[in-house]
Amino acid sequence: MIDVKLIRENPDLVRENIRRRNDPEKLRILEEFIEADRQWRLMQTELNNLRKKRNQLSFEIAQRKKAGEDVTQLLIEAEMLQNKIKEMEDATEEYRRKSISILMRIPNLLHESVPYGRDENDNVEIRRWGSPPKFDFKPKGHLEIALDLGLIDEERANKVAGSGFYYLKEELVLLDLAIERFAIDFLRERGYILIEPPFMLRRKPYEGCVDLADFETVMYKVENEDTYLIATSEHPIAAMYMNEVLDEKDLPLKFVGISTNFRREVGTHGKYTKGFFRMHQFNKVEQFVFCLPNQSWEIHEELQWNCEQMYRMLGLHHRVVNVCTGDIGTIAAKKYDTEVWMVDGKFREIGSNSNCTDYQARRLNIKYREGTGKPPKGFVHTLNSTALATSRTMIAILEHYQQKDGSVIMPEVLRPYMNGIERLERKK
RNA sequence: GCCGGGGUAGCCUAGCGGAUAAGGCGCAGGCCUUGAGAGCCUGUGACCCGAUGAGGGUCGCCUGGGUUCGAAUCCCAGCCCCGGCGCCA
Repeated sequence: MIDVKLIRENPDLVRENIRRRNDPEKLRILEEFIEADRQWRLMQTELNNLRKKRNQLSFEIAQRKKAGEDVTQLLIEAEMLQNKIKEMEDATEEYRRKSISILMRIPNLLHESVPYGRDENDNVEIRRWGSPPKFDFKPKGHLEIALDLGLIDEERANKVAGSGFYYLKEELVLLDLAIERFAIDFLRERGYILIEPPFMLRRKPYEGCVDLADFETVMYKVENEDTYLIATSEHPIAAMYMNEVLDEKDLPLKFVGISTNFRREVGTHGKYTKGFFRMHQFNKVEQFVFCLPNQSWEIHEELQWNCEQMYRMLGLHHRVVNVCTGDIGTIAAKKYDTEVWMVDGKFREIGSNSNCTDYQARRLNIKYREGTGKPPKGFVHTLNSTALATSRTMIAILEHYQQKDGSVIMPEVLRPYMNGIERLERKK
């Protein structure tokens, strides 16, 4: 969430920033909040005054009782006052809840370098690497390739788990693991701390991590328990330091997280859903950073450069876009999407990299201090970025490296992680 | 899952129905000192009103309910931590 004080003290600045998102609904939410907040503060002041009276009265009752005086009249008065306070408390609490729930829906402030635009078509390409692979045959899509190689079983997965699931087999499983190991080693060499988080989270920490609308469309809830399957390791890693104050000397804290991710993918009709592109379950290596406010923009570029280097090492034709104001999500101040070339000639998102500034940290209440024993100075900044999502990376590898005979050559950097396998071939 | 013990400010600890949560450590400021240290003094959670002032007020003792004129303190439910028993890959 964004800083309430900023809205109170400088509403025009916030208004102007949100206007750039091309979303009148968000502006309306802001105005709604300003009014609810004004109302709440009035009620809060009145409530405080009533409570003050109660405290005075209580003190008086205690004094008179001690002195052995009759307090009947005062008790009647106190009861009436108490009823009034109860009413006022309920009303104030209702307003507080209301204004917080509105506040949570106000998006993060956008960085000035975010390009203005309406939707994904207005995202601005800032880099492109490589060139489309050339084939002297009609290239196949990844799903067909994997089926022909006998390395997946789609039908049986659908039978037992529904659509959006696959049994991966043999070398394809090794490839999945190899991609993870490659990314892990790459990032550990650069000082990132490897972490495997819990794959489930309670609702409270989860609310700190995501846009509330996501709960319905992406999260799987565990029945009869207050837990949700994680949609990405970003979430448990972000929540790890909930309600804590980090020491400045420990920052930046850089993590490489691995997890399986679970997504319901409700309402994705019309989106590209072929094969491994949009599954209910997939593995991903993630970069996550907690840092000081003045470090986050530099680190945002570092995270981006990390994944671009990996795609180069894998030899995958890709481009990077600066996601425009109309397409960026609620919590990011700036976002890069990396898009990889796919066999139908289109670039599709393979990973994204967001600087959430203090938006996520404020919700999760993660602060920093300047030294031991010193009071909290402010909220940390958080960044999350895909390192490699194995499913989409496998799509790209299968499609880039397919051969006329149906086999697929493995990128050299992955071979050490695959027992030296150089090529995926159909077995007899 | 069952039986004990516990959860108080950045940390450690007291209070266990009568306002303002005691003390220590750490941290910040001041006095003293050529400087540092020691010693002494003051401050050290969130929120609201107020002018980003002076000042005033409310809340805060794991979370949520309840009892009471009044709850850190009593009652109920839940979460977490530490022991012991059971079950288990």
